[in-house]
Amino acid sequence: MVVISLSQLFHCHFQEGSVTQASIQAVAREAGVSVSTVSRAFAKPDLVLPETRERVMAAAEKLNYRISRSAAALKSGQSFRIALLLSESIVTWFNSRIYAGLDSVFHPAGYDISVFSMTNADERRNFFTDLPVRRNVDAVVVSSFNIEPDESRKLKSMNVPIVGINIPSNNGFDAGVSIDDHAAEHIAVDHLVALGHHRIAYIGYDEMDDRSALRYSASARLQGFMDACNSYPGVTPMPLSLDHAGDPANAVLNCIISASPAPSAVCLCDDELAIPALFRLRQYGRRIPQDLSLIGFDDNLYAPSLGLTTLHQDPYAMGAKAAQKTLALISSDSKHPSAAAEPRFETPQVQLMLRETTAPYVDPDA
Amino acid sequence: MVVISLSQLFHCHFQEGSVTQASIQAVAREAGVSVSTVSRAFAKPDLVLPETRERVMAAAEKLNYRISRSAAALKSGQSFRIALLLSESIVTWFNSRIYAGLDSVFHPAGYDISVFSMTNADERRNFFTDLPVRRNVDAVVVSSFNIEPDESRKLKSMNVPIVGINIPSNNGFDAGVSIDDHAAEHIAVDHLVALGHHRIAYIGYDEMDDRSALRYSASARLQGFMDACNSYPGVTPMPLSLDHAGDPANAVLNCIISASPAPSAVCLCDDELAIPALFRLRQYGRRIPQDLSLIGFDDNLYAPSLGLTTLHQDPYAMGAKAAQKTLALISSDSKHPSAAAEPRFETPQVQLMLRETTAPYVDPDA
DNA sequence: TTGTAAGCGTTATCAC
DNA sequence: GTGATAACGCTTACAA
Repeated sequence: MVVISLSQLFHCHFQEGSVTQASIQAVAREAGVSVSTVSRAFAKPDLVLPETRERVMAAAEKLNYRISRSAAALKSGQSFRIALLLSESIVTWFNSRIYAGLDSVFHPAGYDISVFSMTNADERRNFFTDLPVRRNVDAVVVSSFNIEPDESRKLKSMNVPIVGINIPSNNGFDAGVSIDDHAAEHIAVDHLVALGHHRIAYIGYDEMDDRSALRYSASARLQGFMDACNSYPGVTPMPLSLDHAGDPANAVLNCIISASPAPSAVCLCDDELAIPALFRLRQYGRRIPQDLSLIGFDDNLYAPSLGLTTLHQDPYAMGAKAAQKTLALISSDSKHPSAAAEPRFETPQVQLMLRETTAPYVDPDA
Repeated sequence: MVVISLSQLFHCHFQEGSVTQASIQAVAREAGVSVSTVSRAFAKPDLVLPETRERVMAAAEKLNYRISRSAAALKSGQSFRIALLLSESIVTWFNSRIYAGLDSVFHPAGYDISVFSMTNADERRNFFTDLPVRRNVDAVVVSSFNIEPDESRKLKSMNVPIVGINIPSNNGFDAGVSIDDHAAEHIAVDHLVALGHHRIAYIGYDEMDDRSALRYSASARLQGFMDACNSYPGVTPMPLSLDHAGDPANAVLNCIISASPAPSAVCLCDDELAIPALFRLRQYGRRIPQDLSLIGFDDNLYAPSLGLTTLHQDPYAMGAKAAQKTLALISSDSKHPSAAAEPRFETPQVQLMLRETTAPYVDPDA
């Protein structure tokens, strides 16, 4: 009678590494070194002899070993997790690119991004009351969020770097990357005035319809538009606003048709609004740019091929830059308190992309 | 001389909880219970007396205590991290919605999503060779990825649930949510044929230009189109393809202009292509739908307000559903091997959205 | 229902 | 440059 014990049966399975996940102990044994050496070989490769490192890596490879991020996180006191605060869903043109830009830097550095999107006042209040991220993230990135002073004070209490993207003020932030919405609209108005336009409309969403939206950008753009128009004698700004609900294309059409006197040029708060507007206006016989000039904001996916004149911003680059600043702050936090990547705050340029939706003013009565 | 010790100096700071992060020990002390009770109060609230729980929660609140996710993860053996494999950037219409749908389920459940987007063959090979997620994720979600048999075998070796979204085959997956691209194009063709069209073009990207793209969806759609046309006697399918490079609007325009005989209807592989096409074709005098019918795919953000007739899919819902299946698999894994949410594989319906870019065929010579 | 105590798999502090 | 060992902050048998 042949007796085979369970451990004998399973021995080969364990050897093959397909069932059990090898720990650092096993790798140390396999490589004939101590666990500390294995740890160093992964975390601080230059502290071990190249030859030793090779042996460790070979053993790790053989056993299909990977460092446990949880254990490393626990011991090192970091969580390797970054909180990203959004005031809208991640599916928007802007937010998805911010995420991708952040991830392009954070992911290779071993950090995960935990997204908190607060789309209404309740979610927002709960977040700042509970502060669920406390002690569980190494930094907070706040994007396009019209954060209030006591909210940013609450974040500060977590003692981790707070980095802002397109935020109203640098106050309460350790670093930031924000475009100048106000100045950007000024560029648009300058262009239209240079073309001879003097009745210029601005169309955005009604600011009051949800309090947590990226209200800052919206109001800064409108304000920039107003200030720019008012800096030119004879130019009449016509601020119009839309309900968030309903078909944006129709809303813009109605808005423009019912404006009196009729504007000869329109700045739209973003391309997401400008594109349906361009479409519908042409469909209803308005020639663009001959009868009406149009300027968008963002330079999104469709703007180039539709020939939309618009203000260009690059949220992917902004996200990447913000992530770099964040990592610099995280590492400086522990060692050299002042070695963070300078400058801490940056303002990327917004560029007017001249395409086919603006043209010189022509007097319709002439 | 007054001597004040450091600990005296800092005492009040620690009390206020603003500098040091309280651990579970401190909460236990504050609440007058053991650490296990504190742990249970958070993780398994129904295992402690309501009264005790209250005391614990009050103490935790007072000390600003939050569970350390790293420590909980280490001890429990889970990582509370999900890998999401993408074959394109997360910024696409489809992927950003998949992410948002997954996150809507994973985030509340305490899981983070770690995105791995493989946009070229190198990245893809490295990922499957290294398998950096091994031992560090609780599940893998694969989205719109034309995964190969030996790749899915490698994933299987990790012993965590593998869930697919819009994948070519359920083989190697524990659960999945995929639309039927083939059947969807059949619906589009049925519609056009019913309108009297018989020279119908399909425009997609050249499949060969990057091997890692979501080739499966692309080829399945084309195949569905071909099969559908061929099922109707007298209907001529005209498969055309585009370079990925250059302005899509111009590419589509050229493609259609140079096709001979001229098609009376066109199916486009997605709305991202259909929208610039619609725009440019109208700009160049082609009346749509009178001269040419157009059908897109996706029903994206702009399709409704542009009046684009298109095939509707809902990636957000697919992501949410996939996440639910994933969580079911994770918890069944440890306990009841068969209690996973049934059915494990689902095929959401794709719906034709009839709008304003298709019309009955009119003989141009009549 | 609650407490005691033994780890989970790393990293860090020492020696050597 | 490398090795022994003590944490890190939780969870979970098991005991009470």
